[in-house]
Amino acid sequence: MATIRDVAKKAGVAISTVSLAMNGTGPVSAETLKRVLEASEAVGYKPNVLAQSLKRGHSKLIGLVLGDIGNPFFSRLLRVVDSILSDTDHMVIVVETASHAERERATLDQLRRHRVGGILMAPMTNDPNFAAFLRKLDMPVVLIDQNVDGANLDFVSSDNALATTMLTEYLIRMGHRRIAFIGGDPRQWTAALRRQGFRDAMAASSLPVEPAMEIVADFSGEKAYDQVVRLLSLPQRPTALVTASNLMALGALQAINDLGFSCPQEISLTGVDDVPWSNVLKPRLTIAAQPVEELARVAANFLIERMTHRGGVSLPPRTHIAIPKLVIGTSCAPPNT
Amino acid sequence: MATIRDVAKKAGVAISTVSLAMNGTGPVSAETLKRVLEASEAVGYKPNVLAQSLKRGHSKLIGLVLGDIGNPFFSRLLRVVDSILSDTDHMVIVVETASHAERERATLDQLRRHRVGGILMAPMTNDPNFAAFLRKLDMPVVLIDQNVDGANLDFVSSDNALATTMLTEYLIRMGHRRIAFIGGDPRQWTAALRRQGFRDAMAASSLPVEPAMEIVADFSGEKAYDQVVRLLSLPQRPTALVTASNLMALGALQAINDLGFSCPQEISLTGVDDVPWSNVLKPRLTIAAQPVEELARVAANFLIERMTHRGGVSLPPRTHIAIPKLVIGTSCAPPNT
DNA sequence: TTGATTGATCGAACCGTTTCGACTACGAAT
DNA sequence: ATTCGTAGTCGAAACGGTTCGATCAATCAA
Repeated sequence: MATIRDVAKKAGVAISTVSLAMNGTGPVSAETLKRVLEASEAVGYKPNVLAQSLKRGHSKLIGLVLGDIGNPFFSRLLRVVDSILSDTDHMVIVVETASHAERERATLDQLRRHRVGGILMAPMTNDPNFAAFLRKLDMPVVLIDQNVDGANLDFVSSDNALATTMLTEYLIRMGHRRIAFIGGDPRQWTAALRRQGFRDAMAASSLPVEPAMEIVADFSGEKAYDQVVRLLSLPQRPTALVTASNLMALGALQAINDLGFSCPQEISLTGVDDVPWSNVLKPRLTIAAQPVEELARVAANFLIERMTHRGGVSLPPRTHIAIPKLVIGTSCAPPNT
Repeated sequence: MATIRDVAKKAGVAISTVSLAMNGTGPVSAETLKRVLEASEAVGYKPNVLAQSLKRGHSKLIGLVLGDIGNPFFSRLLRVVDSILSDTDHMVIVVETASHAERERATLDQLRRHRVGGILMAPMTNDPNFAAFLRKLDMPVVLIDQNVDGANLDFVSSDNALATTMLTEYLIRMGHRRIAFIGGDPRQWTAALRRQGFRDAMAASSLPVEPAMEIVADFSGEKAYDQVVRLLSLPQRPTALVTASNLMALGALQAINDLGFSCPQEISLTGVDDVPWSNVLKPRLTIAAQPVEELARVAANFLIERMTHRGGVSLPPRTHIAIPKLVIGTSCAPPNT
């Protein structure tokens, strides 16, 4: 691999001059510039990013820490982030923490050792210890989707409470009264808010929320499937379901199908977050879609600002909350009583 | 950020001794080891990976170059690769080339500047120039899914011809004779093989393949949708469809639905490659599933071997072809004539 | 007693850049 | 004529590690 020394020797100038010439920093005569460029071309010089980064103090890599890459929400996020950051010559290191809390800290430590320029993270844990850990990290970090109380970092998300409120109100307007909610672990930021949004909507219409109708699963599909099977076997089963994620909605739909119920005739189903190719699903799900592109864009830009502005780490944290969009499908119908 | 110097000073030993102690390379007395470890802990020392990599000549990062992160095939691949490589302390840089041929070269160049330890790639292009480019790269590279003729690199894929042959034979056994094939650009390795597998199966049963029944789209869903709409509007429309990818199958299904046909009663549908949550799709697709986990695992291990063995770059290239699995769904039925 | 071996430690060179301060020439200002 | 500013170039010092060879004391064989 040709180094800057080879170029310097070939061009008959000092190493520093090559650096000045190639980066356009510092004055270089047209003559030397030409010679350097030719020499560089001749020896096939490619700057060693490692050396550049070492000198600079940090690399032009950014870490993207996600819980579940299989979730289309996150893979779409990755795509947009990757595309935006490539414009500023950054590359993205992706790590899946598989919802393991301890892996999150280890991952962040590892990224720090790598001296990444910044971190984009959808945290899974939300406890004070982790918040302290994040604060001590002392590098540009932007949180997406899930916040960490007390971390005091940039945060980008959609209005999670509004999402379930929209769905619940939609079902109520349609005539449903026995509505069940299948949510995630309420210790998670978004899970708690989505449950709250459901409760608020029910309360606003003076509808009771029986404990049996408010179920804790996780954002994956499997657990939701089991819970919905249980739910639909109750003597007093709900007429409509609000699920807290896309994968849960799919799990619920499968449970409905497998038990021989029909959706939407017997059970109405709604969910948060888009499902790819939802249009080939039958029925098409009625969902509160998060504007993933917007979230990714804003988050990436927050991060870029923090990385480029000197002292950007200590800028006051900003928050961006996007508004979800109700997408009406064919998975809801008035209750048939 | 504490450096090795800080540790050395705190422990009262030489820099080199700290290095020896921390890495377990070279003999260190129990006494010094203890002092170094304590000092390291006290100052909060985290080795600078950039410096280590610079010295070593390459980083412990590997590049994963994919055409389309949104495709579940690739996101599953990413997940497995990420998990396997993290065991050897590697991290993964993900780049989406969005099927842009020129972006592939640029991306590879960029990864080379970053001195990544190796590259895992699902190439989109397959031409002699690109093969030459890959050969000149002179670093550990493993190709997944799509091969590049003449590149002479490790290659991991499933038997693409067998996949469509299985599907076509299945349809033929069911009684279908007018079977259409919707494939990708045959300049792509897998697309060509999948078409070949279809042709072979048809020929083996002495069934004719009319040009109108063999359609070129791309692996995305949109184009397949358009083409299927056209196909089903023909006076002599096919009774069964073999699509060459998961996204295409979904696009085809949507087209069938939108035109008011019923699947499988009027049109049978099959596809290559799994669709996540295919079990909630109605009908459930009959597909030839690629063993993604196996592909990812083998590819990652090929790469690890090449990276760890010294001179691994010049090892003779290996090939691993996995066998796809026919997964029967409810999207096929005998033709109703 | 001497020479060889070994364990523990150290200093210095090196990886490939960037960048700071110094130096030279040369035209402009005084 | 002398000073000043500046364009152009250079050498050397970083950045933060690893590693090679040297040093030195202690152990051991002859």
